[in-house]
Amino acid sequence: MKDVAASAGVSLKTVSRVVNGESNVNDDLRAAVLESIAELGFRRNASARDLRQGRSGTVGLLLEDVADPFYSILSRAVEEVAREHGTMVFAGSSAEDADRERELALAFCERRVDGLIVVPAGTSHSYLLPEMRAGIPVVFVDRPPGDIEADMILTDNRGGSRRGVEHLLSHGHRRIGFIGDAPEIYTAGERLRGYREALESAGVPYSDDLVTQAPPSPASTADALDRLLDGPSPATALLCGNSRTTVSVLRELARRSTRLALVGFDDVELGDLLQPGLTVVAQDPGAMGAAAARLLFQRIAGDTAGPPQTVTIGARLIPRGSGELLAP
Amino acid sequence: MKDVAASAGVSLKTVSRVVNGESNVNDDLRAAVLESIAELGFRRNASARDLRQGRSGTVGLLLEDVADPFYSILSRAVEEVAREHGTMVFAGSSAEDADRERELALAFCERRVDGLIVVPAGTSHSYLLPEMRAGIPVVFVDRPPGDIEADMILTDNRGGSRRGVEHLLSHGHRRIGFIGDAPEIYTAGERLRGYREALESAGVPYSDDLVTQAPPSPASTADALDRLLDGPSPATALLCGNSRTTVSVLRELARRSTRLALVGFDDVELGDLLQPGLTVVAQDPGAMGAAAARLLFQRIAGDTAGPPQTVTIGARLIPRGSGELLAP
DNA sequence: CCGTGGGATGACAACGTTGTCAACGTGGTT
DNA sequence: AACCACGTTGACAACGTTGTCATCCCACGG
Repeated sequence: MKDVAASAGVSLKTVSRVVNGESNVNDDLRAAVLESIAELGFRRNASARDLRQGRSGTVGLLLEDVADPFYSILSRAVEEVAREHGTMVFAGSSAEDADRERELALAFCERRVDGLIVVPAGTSHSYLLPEMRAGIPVVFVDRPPGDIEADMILTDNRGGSRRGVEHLLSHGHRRIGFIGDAPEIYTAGERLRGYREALESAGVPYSDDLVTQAPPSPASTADALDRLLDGPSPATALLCGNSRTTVSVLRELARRSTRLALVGFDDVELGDLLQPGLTVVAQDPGAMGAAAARLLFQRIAGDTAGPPQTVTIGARLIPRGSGELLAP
Repeated sequence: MKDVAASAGVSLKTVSRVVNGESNVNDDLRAAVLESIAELGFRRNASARDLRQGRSGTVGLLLEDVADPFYSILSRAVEEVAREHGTMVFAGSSAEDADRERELALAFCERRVDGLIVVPAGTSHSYLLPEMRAGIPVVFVDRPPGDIEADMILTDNRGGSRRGVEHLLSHGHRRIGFIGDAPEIYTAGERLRGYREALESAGVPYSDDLVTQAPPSPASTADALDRLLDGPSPATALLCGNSRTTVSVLRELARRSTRLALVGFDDVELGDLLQPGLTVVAQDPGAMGAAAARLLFQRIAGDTAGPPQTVTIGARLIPRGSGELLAP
């Protein structure tokens, strides 16, 4: 910038004004400055600007895994909203590891992000309190934070799960299994709760025998299916608590050439092309990302008065065939 | 940092040394400084550090769409390599729009990223020349840049396509269709070339009637299928030039309840669960991202002597059923 | 005893930008 | 003619950090 000023024969400050599009600059000078800028290939240094202004035009996005379709769609939605605000996005994958989450979050803070969107991996987030007090707004998505109060964007997991089970009940099923993630995970708990509620409302007794709670893996899913199907009175329908489990179940069912009424939680690409089509309770990751980003920018803009907000986004049942198989 | 220094009764510089883990600091002082840091909740300001050091510990990643599985896997691979180098990743989606690509790339440069990984959307990239001369290394992925020479990581599109067609030929097919993306797109051209080569090598005449080149959309794909299947001597097999087309074709075939030997370019989640399983020529986006990031960090580390490199990554044929249907 | 070397510590400048404020010139008003 | 208002321009400091260099102290060897 110094060089541009010298080349255009004006002061540093005038170049700064031109670069920032301020209006009160003589047209001739502006033209001269712009010419020098083009000639020298000048580009403003954002570090210096950030340092001076105290904000960075940057937000941090902390996910479990950028490569997971659910999060990558969420991520894109955040990016779009950020773009509207002239802001860039740092994205990082916590890989479901609390230490890594913390490390990334603090690295983002060190970069003085204007705000943080976090899909919590760990169970404690009080480490963010100093940063929040220092003025970095944080919005949590998908799961509530561990031990602090903050803005959240959640899916209506309980309602969605309940709707899925009601759907199966309405097709005559009474022995409905549930295979969900480990009970520590918030969404897994909520989905199980929805499952129980639906059964209770229908007067169908709940049975532990029909429920598995474990981190999803092909092996554990196969075991769970064994338990569900190989007993004296096997399950006739199944609600899968997440998409990884759904996929494992589909593979396992294909291997056994067994049919089972099936509703998956989370949509899956090509679900409509399977035979039968896969009925799912679909979350809306795009809506979640957009809502999180909107709330975050609202906070960044200074709307920090109110108490923490919780926004709940509905989950939609999409019937495609597998959930409509009738009970024998 | 000033506050920490005051609180610990040492100079600014000593705090800086402690924060940066330099060894030549008295243990007592170090302890005092660390205590003050914890007490005050101090966090180093990366903007100031970047400004002073002239590097940012940041790279920019410019993709077509973060939400696309191909790119999101690539993105995650880049993130992992960057992490090994203590570097954060800015990711941006160009949405296949050259202006937006340019805008994002220059915004990254303004942030003084240490390097740039670009999946080219536009056809001209000379706008990056000043930045590259200014010392920002750039690696292109998936497609070559428009009008400059630079490092590239490419898939062996031609070879992969060729292998796919050879696979269909070996199952007795002679009327093999090809539906690919618009010919301006580099990968589309290469894949068509591979298709032609395979036919030529087998002595099967090439016919324009069997080839469609257009941006993928359900409508254009349906049209293309009409042309392929409704003539006097219909195609018995098909190579799809990209996954969006593959999915459209699958939907269309399901609607018509037609069977056709099918090989798709690019893997598709759940391809193994379809009936028949979907045979594909799979790229390896993870390997591409990792290779791009490795090359980039090599350049960042100063290995800037040699000429631009091109790394080609193989594409693997994965038979799952749809490509093994025999010709009638 | 002095001199020398080396490790610890701090003072200071510099990175590139922008906010503040003062200076300047112009044109209009009293 | 004197004055004021206002728009344009520039000098300068400051943002928070780190590299450079000087200083200080201690231990050790001559």
